Amino acid sequence: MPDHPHIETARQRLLAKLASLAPLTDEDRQGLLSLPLTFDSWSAGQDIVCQGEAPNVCAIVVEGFVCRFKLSSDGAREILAWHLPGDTPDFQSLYLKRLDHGLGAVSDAVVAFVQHKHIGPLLERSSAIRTAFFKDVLQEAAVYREWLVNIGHRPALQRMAHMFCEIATRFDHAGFEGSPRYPLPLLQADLADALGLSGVHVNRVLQELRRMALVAVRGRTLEVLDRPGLEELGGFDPDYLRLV
Amino acid sequence: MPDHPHIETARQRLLAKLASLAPLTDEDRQGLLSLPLTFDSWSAGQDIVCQGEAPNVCAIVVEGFVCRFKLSSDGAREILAWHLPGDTPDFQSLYLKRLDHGLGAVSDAVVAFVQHKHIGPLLERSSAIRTAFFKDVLQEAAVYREWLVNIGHRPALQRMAHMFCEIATRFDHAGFEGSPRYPLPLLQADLADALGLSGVHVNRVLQELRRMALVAVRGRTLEVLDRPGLEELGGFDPDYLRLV
DNA sequence: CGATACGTTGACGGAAATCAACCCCGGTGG
DNA sequence: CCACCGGGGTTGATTTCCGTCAACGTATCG
Repeated sequence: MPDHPHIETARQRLLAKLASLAPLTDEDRQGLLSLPLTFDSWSAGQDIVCQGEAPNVCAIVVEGFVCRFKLSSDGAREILAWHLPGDTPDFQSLYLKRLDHGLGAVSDAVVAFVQHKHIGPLLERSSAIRTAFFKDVLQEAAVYREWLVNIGHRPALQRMAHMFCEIATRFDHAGFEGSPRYPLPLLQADLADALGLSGVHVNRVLQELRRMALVAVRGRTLEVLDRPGLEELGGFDPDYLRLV
Repeated sequence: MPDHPHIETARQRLLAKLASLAPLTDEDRQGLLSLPLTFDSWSAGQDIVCQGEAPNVCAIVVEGFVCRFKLSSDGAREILAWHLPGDTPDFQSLYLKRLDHGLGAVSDAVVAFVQHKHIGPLLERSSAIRTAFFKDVLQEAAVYREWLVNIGHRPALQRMAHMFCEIATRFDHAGFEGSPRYPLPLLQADLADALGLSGVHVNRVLQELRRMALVAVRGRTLEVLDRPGLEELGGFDPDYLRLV
């Protein structure tokens, strides 16, 4: 089979992610670059990995918006995290017997997979890669903590402001610096599931944020009109995104 | 200085926790048992570790109820997790530059500490201990995910039912099997901070649960009168507590 | 052109926050 | 011994936020 068009992107993204978490040796890089990858494309709304499965691969988001979600007993979907291109949402699956959550494509998305059996040896050999994996998982836990504060304590307007700040900041870190316009290829219903609000209320809060001249969400983009104002409103402190 | 009265308890708890996560060799056990521990006692309401600190120790809960919390910008306290005796809430601090959260004594508590510098060499030598640490962190992340569902999606009555189920189940796993009465040495205000509710509302919901003959919370104990009913109401599925 | 999916708007109701008393009980000190 | 105090729990009245329901608008697509 011919190489997937995204294969170079995927390798570079994996390398960049891990290198940002721990200093890699040349041998580490070599090992990572030679990992066999498979690819899949998903259209918006599809499940990439299902809740309850016994995982045997790790995912790397190459293109598009991916979410981690959990289905509650009454069938509702709670979105637990966003995963942007370059994220590796799945290192934890190495040690999970079965998944308590799923990964879903929020927009059309391209995802690469590495089999667990190829990662194990790498981890045994390299303490830097072990450290990077550990930190990646810790970083995600820090985001969960902040979301708990956000959903547990803040009213809808501030809650949404905070979420937009997080998305903007994460894109900034990923190289979108300078631009106040970010991709936001998701439905109001997705936002609702992530914020613990109803779809109708998301709509109204979105209008209020617009009326306050803080953001403009239209089409598939988020335009931040007043970043300081938005951060102030959301009580946003970006520290939790740069913890490790 | 003479040995602390709890030193044996603390060592055994640490060993038991790690052994439950990965098979330890004799050498692993030896190394863990010879870790230098220090101890501190805290009275209810005190902060054990403060948000913003650069950590250099890991904590082991020996006696009492400990919580992980985060202070939001408006000064409110969101409780993110409970830590019962035997929990090791702090392995993650090994890799965090600074803490995004604090640890607080909810009841009077005894906590043991291990210095990071003593843990590093152990981790380098033993892959089982590395695995156990990793799994401990993953397990905690799974609890965050469930709390996000709980706070994001469930109304107050079900939310509190779910939390009581979690506490009961975790005590069961820790050896309280058979007893429907569990220690619950916390204030209604603590419950409120953990559930994202007001103190007043916690009080009313507590009465409703009692009226429904599901639980009786009095003094410092939680008596579960109807465990199946409580789990049904809370939509509780204990899987997330036994994921690794 | 209708069908469908998504967004928008208004009316209404209910869950939970807030505010403010008040109670209960254990501790403390005169 | 009793008075006082303070922390925590309880209760009621009121308000606010947000969910639900239902209708309608609008864009895209086959």
